[in-house]
Order: sequence, then structure tokens, then C-alpha cells
Amino acid sequence: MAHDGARPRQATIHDVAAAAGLSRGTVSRVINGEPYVSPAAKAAVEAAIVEVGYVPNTAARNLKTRRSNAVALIVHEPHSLFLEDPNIGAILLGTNTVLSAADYQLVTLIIESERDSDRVAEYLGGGFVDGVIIISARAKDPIGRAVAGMGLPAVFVGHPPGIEDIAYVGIDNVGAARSITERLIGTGRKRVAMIASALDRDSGRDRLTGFRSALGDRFDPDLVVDFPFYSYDSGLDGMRELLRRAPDIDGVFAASDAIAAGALEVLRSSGRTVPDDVGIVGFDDSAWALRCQPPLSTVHQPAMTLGRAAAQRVLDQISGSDDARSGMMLDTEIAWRDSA
Amino acid sequence: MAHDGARPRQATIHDVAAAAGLSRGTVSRVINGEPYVSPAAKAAVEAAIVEVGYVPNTAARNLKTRRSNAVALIVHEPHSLFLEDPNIGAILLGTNTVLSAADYQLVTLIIESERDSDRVAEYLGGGFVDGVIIISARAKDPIGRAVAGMGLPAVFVGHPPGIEDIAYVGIDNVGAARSITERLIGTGRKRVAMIASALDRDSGRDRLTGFRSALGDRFDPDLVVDFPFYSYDSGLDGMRELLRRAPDIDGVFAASDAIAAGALEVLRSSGRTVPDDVGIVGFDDSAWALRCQPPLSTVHQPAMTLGRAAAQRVLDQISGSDDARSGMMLDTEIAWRDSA
DNA sequence: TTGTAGGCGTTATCAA
DNA sequence: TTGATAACGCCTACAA
Repeated sequence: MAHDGARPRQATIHDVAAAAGLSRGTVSRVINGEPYVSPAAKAAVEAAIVEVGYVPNTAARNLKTRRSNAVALIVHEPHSLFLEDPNIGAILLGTNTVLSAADYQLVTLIIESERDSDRVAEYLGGGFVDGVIIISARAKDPIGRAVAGMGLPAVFVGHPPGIEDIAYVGIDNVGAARSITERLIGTGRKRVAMIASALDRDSGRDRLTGFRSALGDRFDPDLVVDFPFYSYDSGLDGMRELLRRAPDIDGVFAASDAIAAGALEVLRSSGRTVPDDVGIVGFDDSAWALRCQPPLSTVHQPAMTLGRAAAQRVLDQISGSDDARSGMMLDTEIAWRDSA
Repeated sequence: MAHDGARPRQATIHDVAAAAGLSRGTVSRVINGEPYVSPAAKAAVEAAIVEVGYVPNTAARNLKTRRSNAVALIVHEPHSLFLEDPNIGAILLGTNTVLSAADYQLVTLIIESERDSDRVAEYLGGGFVDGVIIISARAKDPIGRAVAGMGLPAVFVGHPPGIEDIAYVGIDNVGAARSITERLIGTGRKRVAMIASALDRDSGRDRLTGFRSALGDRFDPDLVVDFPFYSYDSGLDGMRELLRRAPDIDGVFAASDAIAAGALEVLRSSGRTVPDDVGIVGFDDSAWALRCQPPLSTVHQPAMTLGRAAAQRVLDQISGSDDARSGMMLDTEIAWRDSA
């Protein structure tokens, strides 16, 4: 065997100590910026570090200190969502910004399979990270339980799963859905429908609740259809069904931009114009929104801020703050464009 | 259960050994699937592991074995690019698939600032990973040199200018750009322009080179504009500028699909029809391409395969294969649709 | 202010 | 087939 993958031996504190003519303890103190080090010793150590090309071995340091100065961001998404949803990228950047400022390393872990899930759980248990941020985990997702079980500081972004006593940052889906529906009504629509989705998840259920609350007495259950997934196809099927039920519809709230895009397609091929005949609004302000024709009025999620807040809360938990373990809602904004 | 600051101490091999009534050595052999373990001992250890809730401490293992079974993917992008680049997600997924199958953990590191760069360099030196994949590195990027200097197995996605003797996987940007430009010219266009981008990177520079080579003597520097980012906005600005300079343009090569989408928008609002008045082609075959109106003719980039190949080459290097240290080009294809 | 030495949890080399 | 026992590189009381 040529070699088994082990890397060449790096210089250690021992080597630095020898080069500097000092003890390992003193070298360690210099490296960690601790007091009680003479200027002369400090200078000698720093020179020796450069001389021997010393880089701290983090594995050894972790083993000793039981901390890693790293935080994991776990992305648990089906492929298509990961490739398309700009929210994930923005959350990632927001998280990285905050962690970077605190000199923590962001480590992004992807779960696509059960095998990934197991390996990630092991990774987390292995002391590689001091905290975890989890994006859009579902209730039955084993990684959530695993994290809770090992008592690692953790924050969920998005839907809080069926676990209590865990921190999360999210948006107020009820309020946002109510707002944009009210605005849609405000354009003079009389027959307003909704294509709901993912009613088994908080986000989906809450968006329907908000829609209902905006309509009040005028809410008509016949004008609501629902589908399992926030997908383009759900928009196609949903809009077809709605037009069958009530051809006089003049307003549609789609539970996601992808759904809205599908609905738009059906409206166009049915000969209706948007927004003149029918006004339509979406949710997410994802890449779909700007690619639609006309551009979609939709709910903008503060994804970057979501990422920042999540990172801050993990750091708070790591430093032992109890009140970081609770829910936190961020405000959304309406991006009003041309589709309604 | 309130957070009392004291994380429960993880069970160690010592605890497992005690529970199983065996020695730590035997427990270790079971965990690592080594031979010379009696079935009885194996069963006892496995039961004990479950009983005490043992999870291996990877820091300790790394320290001893000098390997981590993890590979870093370094993404070096400014914010907007990260959010828009359609290839990054696919490369990530391809990489994760291959590494996961080999039981390696993919660790994604983001560099947005100099501070990030330094921290990542330290992280890599710290024994956290056995290999590195670097995407979209630029010439002056210090991380490339740092990696080369510490002798860590490394593969670049795309060819960073100015670094020799390093493994990379990429596509032939020059050839692909030349091909699609030639095909555009072949539709009878007389005044062909380019919206170039990211000229500080190999991909951007090479696409311009290919464009130029396709035009030969007919190349007109006035018909080339360039912008830092491969973004929709670059397409808007670029197309406006081109129309100002030369209203009689009848062909456009956009350096990315996002740029092409922006350019399409400007062409439409200027009253020109595509492809009748102006033919336009893009690059990437991203999600933009199919949702443009009309669908975009573009260069299909095998991003997922690129990710897979990079991961495989890193694994090869880690297991000591020297011939994994060279360049490798993957073929592109032209997806010819309706925009030209 | 500096040096010494005992672990952190594993793996690996020996004997038994 | 199993059980002791060194390391791995670092931090940190405790001594000096």
C-alpha cells in the first residue's frame, strides 16, 4: 500500500518549544493569548512558530477543551428545492456572516439520504461542532431527535418540529398570509380563492389560516383546494380545479410562488389575462416570482436575517444563555409587483 | 428540561467496556469491524453500545488516526453570485453523492471575506478534513496557495489561472463558447454581440476567448460589454448598453443564462422579437433556460457530473493514487431551443 | 513568569 | 481471541 491516506506529520507544540528554547506550557499560553507571558518569551515563540511552520491540531484541541469553534448548518431538502430556493442560499450567507464575526467556522452538512442522516448524526456526536442550525426539518426527521438527545445547542429555521424546548426562528405565516390576502382583496376582487398546500406542516396550515382570517365572513370553503406539495404541478392542478368549480374567480392566493407559476400558466391558456381578469399572489419571493409573466406579487421572506438570527441564537446558547431557547418571529414584507 | 449549562458527558469506550464486561481493546475492534472478535463478544459489545448510548468521539479518533473521513468543499463567492449561480447547487449535490457513498462527510466552507479566508486556512490545517475541493477560485485567491502548501489532497473545479501542478475538473469554456457562437452565426446573424462577465475568472475569460475565436475577423470590440457578475441585472444593464451602442444588433451571446434572461427582458420591452429580430444564446442550461420566453438555446454544463468527478478524484488522491493529480475536461452539449 | 505532568477518548502494539 | 498499555497533540492545574 502506497499510503493509507494519513497526512504527513505537522509540526507540534513540542517542536515549537524546542525551537524557542521554552516549555510547551509557555508556547501554549502564547498561542492562546493568555496572560503571564514575558514579551521576550512571546517574541521567541512567535518566531519559532513561523520557523517550524506550526499549525494547531484542532483534533487534539477539541479533545481537550471539548469545543470546536464550529457550528453546523444542516440542510435537509429534496434536490429540486435545494437547487431552486434562493432562501437557502440567503440563510446560509446570513449565518456565515454572524458566525464569521464571532470567529466560528460554519460547516454546512447536506442530508439527502438515510445514510447521510446517520452519518451526520455521528458527525455531530463526534465533537466536531459546538452547535447546530437545522433548516426545514420535518417532525419525523430523525436528525432533530438526535440533536435534542445529545443536548447540543440547536436552533431550527422554519417550522419547529414536534419537539418542545427547542429554539427556532421563523416568520409569521398567519400574519403574512392575512396581509397579502387583504391587499389582494383591496384591489377590488370579489371572488377570491386559495390554492393551499402542505397542510400537514405549520407553514401550510398557517397560510390557510391567514387567508381565512382575511376573508372573514366572505370565506367560502368551496374556493379552497389543497395539495401535498408546494410545487408547480400543484398550481396546474389546483387552478384547473378552481376554474371548474367557479369560472368567475377574480383573485387567487397561491401558497407558494411555484404554485402561483403553475396557476398562471393555466390562467393564460384559459384565455384569462393577469392581472386584469384575475389577480394572483404568491408566497416566498423565490426565483419563480421574477421569472413569471407578469412578475408575481408575493410575500418576501427575510431569509438573510433569518440566517443571522439563527446564528446569533446558537452562539447565545453556546455561551450559556437560557433565554435563547424559545421561538422568535421575524417580520415579512410584501413585494408588490404586477400580478395583482 | 431547562438548560443548566452542563451537557451530559457522552459515554466512552470505557463505559461500553464496563457494561459489556470486556476490555476497551475488544470494544474498539468491534466498532471498527476488525477481525478476531468472537461472535459472543461482538454481541455483548453491540448491546452495551445501545445500553449506554455510545457515540464515538471523532476528535479523539482523528487525533489517533490522523484522518477525519471528511472532505471540504470551499465556495469562494461574493453574495450575489452565490445566490444566483445555478451550478453551485448541482456541484454540491454531485459531490455529496459520491462522498456519501464512500462514507465521507462533506463539509462546505464559505469564504466571503479575508477573515473567512484566514479562518478556513487554519481550519484546513487543523486536521478537520482529509481533502479539499475548491470551486470558483480566482487567481489571487490565497486559499489555493495555502492548500497547495500544506500538501492536502485537493481538486479544483474549474482551472484557476496561475497555479500549475494541481488537479482540476472543468469544462472547455473556450470550445463551448466558440461552438454556440458559431451556431448562432450559422442562423444568419450579421451583427453579433456578447455580454461577457466575470473576466477575472477562468470561466468568464475563456467564454470571451471562445466568442472572439468564433467571430475571427468579424470580431468587433464595440459589441462586447462586461460586468462582474453572472446575474440577471448584468443582462439588463448589458443589453441596454449594447442597444445604445448598436441598435442594429441581431445576435447576442450571453455569458450565462441569467444574463440572457435579463437581456431578453430588455429586448422585449424595446419592441424587438426573439428570435426573429434578435437571436440570443446563453450558457449553463440552468433553470432560467426553460422558463424564459422563448426557451433559451444554451450550453449545457454537466454540473452534477463535475461535482461527482471532483469528489472521486479527491478520494483517489486520499487513497494515494498519484495520477489523480492532473487536469480533466468534461464535455458540454448544446441545448438548442427557440431563442436563436 | 515559567516548567512539569496528568489526562481528554481512541487506536494500535504488544503479550497473554 | 482477548487484555493491558503506550502514544496522538494539546491544555491546565499545580509547582517551582
